Amino acid sequence: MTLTPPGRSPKTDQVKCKDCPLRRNDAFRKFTDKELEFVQSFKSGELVADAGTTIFLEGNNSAHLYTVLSGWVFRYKLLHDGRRQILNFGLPGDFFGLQTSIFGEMDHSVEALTDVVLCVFPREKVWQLYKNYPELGFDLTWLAAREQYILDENLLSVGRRTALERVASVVLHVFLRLDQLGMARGRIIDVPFTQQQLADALGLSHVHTNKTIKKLTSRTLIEWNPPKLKIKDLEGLAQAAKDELPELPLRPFI
Amino acid sequence: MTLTPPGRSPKTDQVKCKDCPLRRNDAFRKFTDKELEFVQSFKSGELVADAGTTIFLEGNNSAHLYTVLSGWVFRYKLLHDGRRQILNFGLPGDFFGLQTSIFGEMDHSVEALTDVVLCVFPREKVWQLYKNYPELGFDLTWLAAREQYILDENLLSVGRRTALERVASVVLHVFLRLDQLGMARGRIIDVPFTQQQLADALGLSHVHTNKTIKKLTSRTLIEWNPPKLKIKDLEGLAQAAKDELPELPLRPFI
DNA sequence: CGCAGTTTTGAGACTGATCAATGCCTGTGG
DNA sequence: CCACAGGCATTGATCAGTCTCAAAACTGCG
Repeated sequence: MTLTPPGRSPKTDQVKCKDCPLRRNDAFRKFTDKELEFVQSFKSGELVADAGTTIFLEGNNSAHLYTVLSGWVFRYKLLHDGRRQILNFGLPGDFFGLQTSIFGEMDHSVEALTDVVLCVFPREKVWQLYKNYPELGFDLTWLAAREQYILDENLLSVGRRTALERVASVVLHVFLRLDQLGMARGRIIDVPFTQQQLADALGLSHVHTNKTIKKLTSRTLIEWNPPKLKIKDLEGLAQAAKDELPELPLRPFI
Repeated sequence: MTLTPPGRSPKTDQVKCKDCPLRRNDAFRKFTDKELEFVQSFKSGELVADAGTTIFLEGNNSAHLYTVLSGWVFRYKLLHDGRRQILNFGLPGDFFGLQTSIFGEMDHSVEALTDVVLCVFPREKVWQLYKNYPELGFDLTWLAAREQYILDENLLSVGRRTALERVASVVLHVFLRLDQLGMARGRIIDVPFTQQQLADALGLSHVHTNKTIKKLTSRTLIEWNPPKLKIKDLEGLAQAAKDELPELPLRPFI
């Protein structure tokens, strides 16, 4: 984990919020200049981390909040004997780390799934945000509600869907999220996770996950040649997932 | 579902926020008079509902936010063929309905588990709350983060715990939440849900849930004579759940 | 007393887990 | 340029936890 990787001088190379490439994405709501200025002052730096790096661990009290600028992270929880449940994946524009600033201690861990760049916000300033920029405070709640929506969906999957439905469901949702970010090339996306990691997100064993992927492939719903994943039949996939195609709303990001 | 049940005149009998019995509970943070005054003006009324009543349904846009004053509710999602996953239980002081005010449409349903009284807040006023009472805006985010914490825990259970661990885990957490509210009499609590409902929260069949409860009973960890549940060995229960006994933090409520 | 909704029990079926190999790809060093 | 190591993916065989089906026993209530 390095703050300034070789070939990247500290500070100078950091993305200015007003120039943030994510802002250009239609998926995000437009900010006023004043808001942008504040977010810029809120941002204390960037964290550049290699794939596999632990961003923070359950039980620790990370003093920061993070927005994913590029790359993927994932949130997870462990049982003492090593069983792992991946709670959600974090993509560009996603926000995490709220619980520390609220409970003083993390109740889950976060790891970089790919090489990532994260915007870092110090938690001491969160209060200023609420006080001086109620719109942004509202956005924070918005993001928390969105995370809740995703967790609700995951809980439904893991609790009540069969293996086939589950795999179809995540693949579908991951595709839709990437598509909204403009990170899909037509029906093709890059999925950086291993089957083991997918299994941990689904509450399945990696062996059975593999066999289930094969089944989806043989039904010509998807084609998966790591890391490329092609959706061959979006509607069929949704049906296999026992899911509808949801509308993704315009969202804020900090 | 009635707004004013027989024997209770409209308005006059409603609980004044400053006299709210929940406020007396040490589990909640103290509010200033000004905050109390705002919350009072925010509150548009009370909803009294019988057990089994649907408070709102997925897909609808309920225009309101709710705080549970007394009784239990539960949030759930359905698959088209009727499979149901209960996402969380709502106890006195718990808050729900945020997603509508944020996404304009509910992505889950809520039902009264027991007879309940709910405080109703109109969503048009949420913005005022953020603008004029940033502390309360922060509290709203706090509550969202707390819900997320519970969902994370549930997802870990449903995804990675065995049936025995799962049952032990919810029983434990429900006990702790009730205890914090002062609703436990020593190690005895009233649990209003049926085994079917518990099963739907755990992602298990009701038959297997029943057999698992028996197993916990035979290990003298609990004693369950609906609706009374006695925790006979709190530490042993936590061990069976592969869980630690968490500290529940002081919390706000709206 | 009888009904309706729960809880409880038993038996058999099946989904998904575990165990164990084998194959495959990529990067590394000789 | 080839050999090898370390991750991953893949496959087959067996096992076990949980589900489904079905029926009986309870409980609270009208």
